Amino acid sequence: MHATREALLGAALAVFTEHTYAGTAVPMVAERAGVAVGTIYRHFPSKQALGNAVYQRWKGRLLERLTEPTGGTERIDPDESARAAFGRMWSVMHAFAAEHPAAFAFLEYQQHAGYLDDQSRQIIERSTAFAVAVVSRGQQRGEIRAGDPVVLVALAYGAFIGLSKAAWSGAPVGPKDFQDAEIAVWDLLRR
Amino acid sequence: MHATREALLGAALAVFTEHTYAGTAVPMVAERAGVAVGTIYRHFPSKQALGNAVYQRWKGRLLERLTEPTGGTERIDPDESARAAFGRMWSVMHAFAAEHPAAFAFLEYQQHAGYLDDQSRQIIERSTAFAVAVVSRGQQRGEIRAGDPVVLVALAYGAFIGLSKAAWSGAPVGPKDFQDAEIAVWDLLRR
Amino acid sequence: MHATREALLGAALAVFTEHTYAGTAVPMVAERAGVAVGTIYRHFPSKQALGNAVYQRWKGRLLERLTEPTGGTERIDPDESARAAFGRMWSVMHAFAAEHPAAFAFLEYQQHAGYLDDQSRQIIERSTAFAVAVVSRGQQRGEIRAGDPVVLVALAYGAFIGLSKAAWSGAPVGPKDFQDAEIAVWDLLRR
Amino acid sequence: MHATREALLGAALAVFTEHTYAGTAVPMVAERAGVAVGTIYRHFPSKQALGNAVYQRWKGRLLERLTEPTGGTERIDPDESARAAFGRMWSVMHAFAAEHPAAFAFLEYQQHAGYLDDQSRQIIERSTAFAVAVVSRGQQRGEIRAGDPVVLVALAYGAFIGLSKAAWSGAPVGPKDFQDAEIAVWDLLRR
DNA sequence: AATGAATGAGGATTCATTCAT
DNA sequence: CATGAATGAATCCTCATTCAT
Repeated sequence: MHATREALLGAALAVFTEHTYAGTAVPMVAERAGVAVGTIYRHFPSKQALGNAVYQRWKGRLLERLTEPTGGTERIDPDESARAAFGRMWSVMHAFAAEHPAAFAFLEYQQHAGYLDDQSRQIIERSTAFAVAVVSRGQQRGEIRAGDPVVLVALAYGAFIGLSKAAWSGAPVGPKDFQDAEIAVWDLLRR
Repeated sequence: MHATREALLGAALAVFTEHTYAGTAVPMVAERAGVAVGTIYRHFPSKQALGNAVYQRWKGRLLERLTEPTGGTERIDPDESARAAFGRMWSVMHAFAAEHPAAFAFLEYQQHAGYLDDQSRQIIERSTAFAVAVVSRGQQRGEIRAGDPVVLVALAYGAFIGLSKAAWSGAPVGPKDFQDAEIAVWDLLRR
Repeated sequence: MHATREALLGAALAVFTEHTYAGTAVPMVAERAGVAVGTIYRHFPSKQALGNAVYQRWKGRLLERLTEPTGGTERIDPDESARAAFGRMWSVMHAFAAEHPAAFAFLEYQQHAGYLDDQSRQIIERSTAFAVAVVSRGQQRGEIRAGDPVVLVALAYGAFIGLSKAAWSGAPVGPKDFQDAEIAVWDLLRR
Repeated sequence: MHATREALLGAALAVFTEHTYAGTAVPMVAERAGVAVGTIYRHFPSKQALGNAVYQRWKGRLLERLTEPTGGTERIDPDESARAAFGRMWSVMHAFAAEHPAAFAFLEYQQHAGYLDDQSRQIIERSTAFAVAVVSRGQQRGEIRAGDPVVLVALAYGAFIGLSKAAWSGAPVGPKDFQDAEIAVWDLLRR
């Protein structure tokens, strides 16, 4: 239902990814979605709201998938080893980035500070918090090296973004490379 | 005057970093630089030219510093171990990001595809090529793990960006963290 | 709406006539038409396009009326005497200039070289070609004096413009004067 | 003397002729003259003043040459036949337009209403008045046809402008054509 | 006198948003 | 719900003019 809304969110993601939020004009979204400009404003009160809707949809989905196996409550499975947790998260990230490359590009290769609202920022915080919790737990288990978990998350997540961006930019990066990378990044994390 | 051009480049960096290239209006740059709008156009033919000037200045300086010890010819010292080369590059990156945080943020946390010209793109290519060459050589020396060097560079550079971005976003990341991170990232790279 | 387009073409003619194409700012047209500036750009892609639309509309209408009696195909009635053809054309010109003085002033008292497009130039060529053909035929019939028909057309059309311009400038020139002038200009043309 | 002033008047004529007064930017004049923009303002207080200086120079010179033989007082030689007077004026016009085609184009193919000052307008009036006086006298002598002399002047001067414009636009119009035209235009004027 | 950098109002054009249909 | 014409503020850029050198 709300096929128009869906079309709009899809079109917006596409043009935001290509031109940046600030760099896209509302008529560009309308044209891409095949609707009139005015129609956008029946579904979203403003360009900013549309931007946040797109951001929340995808950042939220990514978070969901990352936290899914533990029931979506964003709690960590206490029995899972850090190695397994990392492997699972890496797979989820890879699957997400492979299935929705534009969405991942939009989320992670751009700067959103200028227009995100509280709700969007909350999802970011929850995402970081989850990753930090996983790393902390891994440290408690003695599987992950010592140090500020925020730093380790930043490094590991940054490494994943770096690889995805290279793939997105046209570098010949295949699934095998992502597997190898997983091992390398685990070496970055592990004790 | 030359001083005006400097002031403009400085102001443009500040405003572009904060608001994105597409998100900054030319008058914002003028105001920040303390000059009239028209003055900008005596020094740069267009907003796009100004954007490229800023980009080239900083990406170029970073490249220079990365390649400096070998004489600025962007050639690799054949006697240097991969470990040492990596350590030196990490230090340069860290020093650069610490001395010019806004410049690094502008360069690496944003998407520039929409307005960069050939010259700017060339600097990007040379930067990547240099890093790839360093990694390749490390692999030949048996110091760095096997795999596509492009992938390893993407991971390692991505990790550095991730950490810097965390620091820039306000996370309490100190010099010690960068040192620890250097070791962790070397573990990502090393055989 | 279509009415807005008409209002714009009317306002543009008025302002262009008074201030010259280059001398009129787009907001002047908007104000004269009673619409917002942005509205102009929903109907014409640029000031230049608006200028050409105005030019083509009026130069085209004049050409139409000049060539009308022979069916709009811009062909010359082979049975009409040159004297009659000239008289008819003079009347048409006079009627046109009397009914649309601003349009004639815009068309003929100004220089348009800087902004006219191919289509506009084509109408000019067709107008000249038609007049030249009429004169040539008159020469073949032995009614019009020898000499380059282009020259004769330039002289006769120039004379008409001169008279109209005088009238437009406020000189007390009435219909009787145009009738007398017709006879005088025929004396310029006739054998 | 005042070589710069001369260069400026020459450059201004050239660009005004090509682009129209309203269509030329002051820097274009400076560049054409090979001086800095600021220099213009040491010689002319404003663009408008420059425009009027150019206009007055050339319209004034044309008037001078037209009235010259009678001593520059713009009085008519009472002994000269109208035919001779017309022939002389036609020659002067032709010589002027041939020697200074750009000047004639600037003066007569454009609309100047928007920026001319009183002094410029005065020269126009004197030019018209002189031509009207010549025609009036020709009518008194019974050499020129009856009718408002203003109308006859408008027709004859218009015819000359028409022919010059054709030549200026690239039509192959030679001195012979101007001679033939003189005869034709005299047929327009003569009783 | 000459320069040309600087100015900021004004020019053409685009944009986010509204609203009558 | 959808439309797309209309709006006018805001955008990028240019212009006539000034002034320190």
